Amino acid sequence: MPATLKDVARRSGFSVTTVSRALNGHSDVNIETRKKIEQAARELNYFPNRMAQQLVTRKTNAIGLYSLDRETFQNQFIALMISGMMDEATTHDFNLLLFATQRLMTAEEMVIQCKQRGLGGAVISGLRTDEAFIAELPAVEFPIVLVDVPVEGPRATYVSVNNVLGARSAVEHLASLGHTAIGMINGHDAAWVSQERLQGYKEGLLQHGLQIKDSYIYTGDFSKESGRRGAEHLLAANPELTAIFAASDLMAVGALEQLQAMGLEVPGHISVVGFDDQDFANHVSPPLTTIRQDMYVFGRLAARELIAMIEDTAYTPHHVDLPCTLVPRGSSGPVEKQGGVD
Amino acid sequence: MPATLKDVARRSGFSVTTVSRALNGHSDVNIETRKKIEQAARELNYFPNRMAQQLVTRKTNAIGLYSLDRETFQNQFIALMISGMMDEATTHDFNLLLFATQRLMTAEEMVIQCKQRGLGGAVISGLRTDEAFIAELPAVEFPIVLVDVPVEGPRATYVSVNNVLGARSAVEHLASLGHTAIGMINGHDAAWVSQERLQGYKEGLLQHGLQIKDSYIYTGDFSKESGRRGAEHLLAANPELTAIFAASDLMAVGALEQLQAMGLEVPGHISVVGFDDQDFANHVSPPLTTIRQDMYVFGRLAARELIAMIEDTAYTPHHVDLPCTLVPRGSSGPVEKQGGVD
DNA sequence: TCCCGAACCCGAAACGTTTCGGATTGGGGG
DNA sequence: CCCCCAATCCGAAACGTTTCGGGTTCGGGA
Repeated sequence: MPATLKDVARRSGFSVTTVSRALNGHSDVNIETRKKIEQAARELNYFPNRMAQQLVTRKTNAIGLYSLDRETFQNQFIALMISGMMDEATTHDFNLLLFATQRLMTAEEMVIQCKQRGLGGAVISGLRTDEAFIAELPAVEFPIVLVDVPVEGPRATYVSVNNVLGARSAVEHLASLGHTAIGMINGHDAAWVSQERLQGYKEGLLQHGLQIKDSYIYTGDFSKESGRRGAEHLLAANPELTAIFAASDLMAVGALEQLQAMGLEVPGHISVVGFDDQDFANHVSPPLTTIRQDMYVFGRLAARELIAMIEDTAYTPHHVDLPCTLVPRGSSGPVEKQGGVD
Repeated sequence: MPATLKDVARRSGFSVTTVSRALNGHSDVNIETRKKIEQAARELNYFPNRMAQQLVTRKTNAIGLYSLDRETFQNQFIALMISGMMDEATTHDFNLLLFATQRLMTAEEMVIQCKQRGLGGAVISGLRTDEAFIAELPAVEFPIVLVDVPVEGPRATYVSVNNVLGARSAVEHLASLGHTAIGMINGHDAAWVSQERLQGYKEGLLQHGLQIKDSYIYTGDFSKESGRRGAEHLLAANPELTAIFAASDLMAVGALEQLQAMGLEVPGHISVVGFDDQDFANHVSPPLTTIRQDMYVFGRLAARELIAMIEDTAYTPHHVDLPCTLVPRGSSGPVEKQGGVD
């Protein structure tokens, strides 16, 4: 139905070859000829057929996003990241395809599937650090960008915010408010970010001359419920705590609710800091002090690295630590003497 | 690099034609032959090249999602919808492409772009009812599904929840709790859902013999800030109000905050009901009573209709009203005598 | 013995591009 | 007048499939 090169050739009176060369801006075509051809193309509403193009030039102009974890897919997070990826893809005239898989098979199988679908590379999100799959990745000859999993190879890299720094600045924030007994509710171990945030927490404490106590650390699973349990547990074991840093906003909100249910005032009796800055962080009461990661630029960066690898086979991928910043809101405040709060 | 049909032919000793027919399950190939060919294909790790396939069979196996409004893209909403679309696409072996555009040009132009990219149809979200674009849509010969914009044609339909019913059940809920002075904070007029929800609100009132007062209706723009202003405005003009129905959770939360800032207790003095059931609805305090729309099945349905249109040229698209259900939570309660609340 | 159909297989064309390797002009220098 | 080069243009092959229109073989009925 749509017009083809042949149609344009017929209408303009030149050969298919010349039309192709004219429309692609090659030099060996007369300026007059080019104009006529462009005119004809416009009249016929001609657009090149991408399938045919890709078939002959073995270049692909599409990237894919594999989302393995449907839980995290449902938060606003991934939407922002997709948003960034879309914009970056658009500026490079790339398409963005989305895939949902529960598990990734072998790396080779995945690469074949990608190639078959015409992808030049893929971003993978939601991978757990305990997947065997990860080990195969660095060797793979197919451009891959991971989200929050540290893998690097000639055709593979990853994007992440600097979780260590982020967690550290959360602790610093609390310490600078006078807190000395700061607990942490962490995410599950299978997430790389958990390890990083824990490390940041520890570094923050050390930096302020505070001691690291195992009993101050509770391992949850990023869920609200685990945040609730974490707060309960931490306070039962350490009634002296005046601050809690949670490795996700969802856990922080769980903690918030639990603390308030226990009759504690936030931030009067105890301060809470989250991580992520999801939209609800600003809607809870008190609004959550948290570490903000900009998922939009995150997505843009992931797509940018991927496309660079695809377009330039010699490109050496590059890991960039995105900054994340503290957003002070109502849930954190200076230490006060017990009970003395309005 | 990947194996082609020719490779499989060479290895198995049959012709390209036979290999193709064998792999595609045609009947006129010997069972032994088929087995050998399948074996060879497996050994070579053969996967058909989608580009070539699509080039010759003019069938496409991809659908697209155009997102026009980046604001709404950023909520958890669209992520759930995409999630549903992905699953539906996957079960039909379709790809899902994402596009971001600020504005859609003419319908014809859009169709050409879609075809050029190999799409068989598109879902369009974030369209405003005042776009001229909409008028062209029913006539278009390309499968299209709209989100929350009522357009129907031989190759076009739309998905939506039953906003009238949803709004009505919100009002019924409040009325059954004894409320008789119920205000509404609506979204902006350019959204079709605003009109529908307003109508549902009115129907709900009438059904319970309550009067419709213009001063009880405030038109916002779906933002939290407009919810805040709406609450302030409504109560200033109508101090007798004991309940507010907001046409989005975000506005409901804005209203909630404003009411609390004004010293009113929710639900003690005044009840609030939202619409959407975004994730933060459950995290605010009190948790928001709201009308839940299941965006996952929403997405699935959109994709299902679209794919049906693509695969069966004779298929007459179908608009289905998805149900939406009231989720009673803490922000709504029975009317009480003024001031008598703990 | 001959013919016919079933079962199985294959060659070649087609889809819409890009690109390699020329072919055709016209003009200038020797 | 001949040669060569620059400027333009074009034919045909190739990319990896599917499918149309056959072709061959074999067995059985007439």
